[in-house]
Amino acid sequence: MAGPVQSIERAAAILRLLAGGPGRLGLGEVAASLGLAKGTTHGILRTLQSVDFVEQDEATGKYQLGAALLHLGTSYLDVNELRSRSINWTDALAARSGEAVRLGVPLEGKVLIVHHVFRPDDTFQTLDVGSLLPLHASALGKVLLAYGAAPLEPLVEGEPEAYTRHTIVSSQRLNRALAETRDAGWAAAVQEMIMGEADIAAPIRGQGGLVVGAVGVSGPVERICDSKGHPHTSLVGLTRNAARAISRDLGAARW
Amino acid sequence: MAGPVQSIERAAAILRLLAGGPGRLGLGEVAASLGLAKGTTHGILRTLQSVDFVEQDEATGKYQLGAALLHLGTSYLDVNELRSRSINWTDALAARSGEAVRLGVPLEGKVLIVHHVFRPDDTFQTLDVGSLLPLHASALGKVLLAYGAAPLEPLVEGEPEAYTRHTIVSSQRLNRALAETRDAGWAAAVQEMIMGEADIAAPIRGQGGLVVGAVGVSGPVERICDSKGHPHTSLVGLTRNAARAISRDLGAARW
DNA sequence: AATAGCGGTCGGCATTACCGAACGCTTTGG
DNA sequence: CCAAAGCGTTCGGTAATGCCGACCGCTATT
Repeated sequence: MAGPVQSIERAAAILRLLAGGPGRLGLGEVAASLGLAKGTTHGILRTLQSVDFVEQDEATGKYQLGAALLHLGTSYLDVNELRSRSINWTDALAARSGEAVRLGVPLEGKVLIVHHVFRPDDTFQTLDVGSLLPLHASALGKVLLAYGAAPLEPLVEGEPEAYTRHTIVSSQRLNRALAETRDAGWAAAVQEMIMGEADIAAPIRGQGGLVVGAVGVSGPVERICDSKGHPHTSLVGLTRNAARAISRDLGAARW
Repeated sequence: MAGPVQSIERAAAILRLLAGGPGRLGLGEVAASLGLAKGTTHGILRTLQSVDFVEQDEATGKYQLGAALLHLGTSYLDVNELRSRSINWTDALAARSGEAVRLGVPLEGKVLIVHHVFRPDDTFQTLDVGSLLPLHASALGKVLLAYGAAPLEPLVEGEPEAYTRHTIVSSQRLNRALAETRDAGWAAAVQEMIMGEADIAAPIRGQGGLVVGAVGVSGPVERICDSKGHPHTSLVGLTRNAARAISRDLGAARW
């Protein structure tokens, strides 16, 4: 097994860094963050600039992500089989549940939203496609963790971030929640990431039965949960049915 | 001027190839398309896979774009100053004109849509953000060409593609259209890309007065144009005003 | 059952990209 | 107003780096 190409790894690290940071970064900051020499970093950035993966602000000389990435990102959506197969089912789930539907896959210790159907009523909503959710504070993430689609280790080693007072931060409680998820076949997160918001999710399996993603509904806690703070069983049923339908479409015969 | 990093250039070429093709590509096809040895191509692909820029289909071994690109693409939108400064103006333009509004920047001999406001009525529309339009068959593209924001040479050398019978394919007629655009300060494309569709666009200038993008309205030809096939002057006025407002926001003092 | 085509691997060579110091330039502080 | 620190950028030497092409095992064809 030959080694990976370092310059590409470094280029990818730079792009991730630019995506993670708030906005533009200077050459020095990039070099320092990755522990590289300024000259090396400059060469990589110049190359990335020549292929439109990064842009440089004329005035300040700082670097930011480039336009070519936007086209690559939407091209990814076009070829993503999980997304294309699920569109019919997610539309139906949104219509029947009356809630927003989101589809997530694991990426770099987070949940990447690859599809988002707005809640049928016409309230203002922002498109979540392309955003990253935390694994431990979302129903989508818990499902991916529970079924091994996303690695658990990084979370139990470093203390996970507490977004609200309901966020699960102890690895003991997290493990219990994941066991319950495996037991029940679905997960919920009630005000664990944003106060007032809740979501329910169920696993999607591909060929061979491996969990490759998760689908779920999300919305204000008073719509998702009953008076005791438990998710409505009807929403849970609709979500699980949608997840099973998508799995079947993907070729997961029984499950 | 030191040379750019070849492995990164090649990696970018592979990603562009995967984005351009219909879907998955095999290792051999990629290697042949780029004129590289299979071993070299495999090394790059393996590296891109390790950073989630490409994924490999377990069953067939073919490669496709990876999930990380989606997040990078949306992160680009978040930091794009042209887009963020124009949002208020494009919303207003859509509301006043009653038509869909799109914002484009040049990318690789095409127009990349970086923002899209749906037509206010609730007809079904697909989000164009991230798509590429041809320079010579869209109003957005003609504006970018006319003001030097996109290079003209590749188009006049190779015969441009004819999408409909109204598409401008002769470089003579294209040059005349661009001269008229510069003269008038706006451009239109009526059924030049898709029969029944038309759009109007005007240039957006950044600091220093250079054209950095274009904004325009688009829709069915019977809504955009009058009975003689000319764009409604009211829509032209609204579009040019919006473009001027965005330019001012970007720091283009007078123009 | 034979074979052509696929993705993947491995070793040797030389090209490759890395590093660190030096250069203008702008911006900050005195 | 000048000094000086910080920025992005350039440049040459070096050895480590990734490239190449032949080889392997497998699948799917004929």
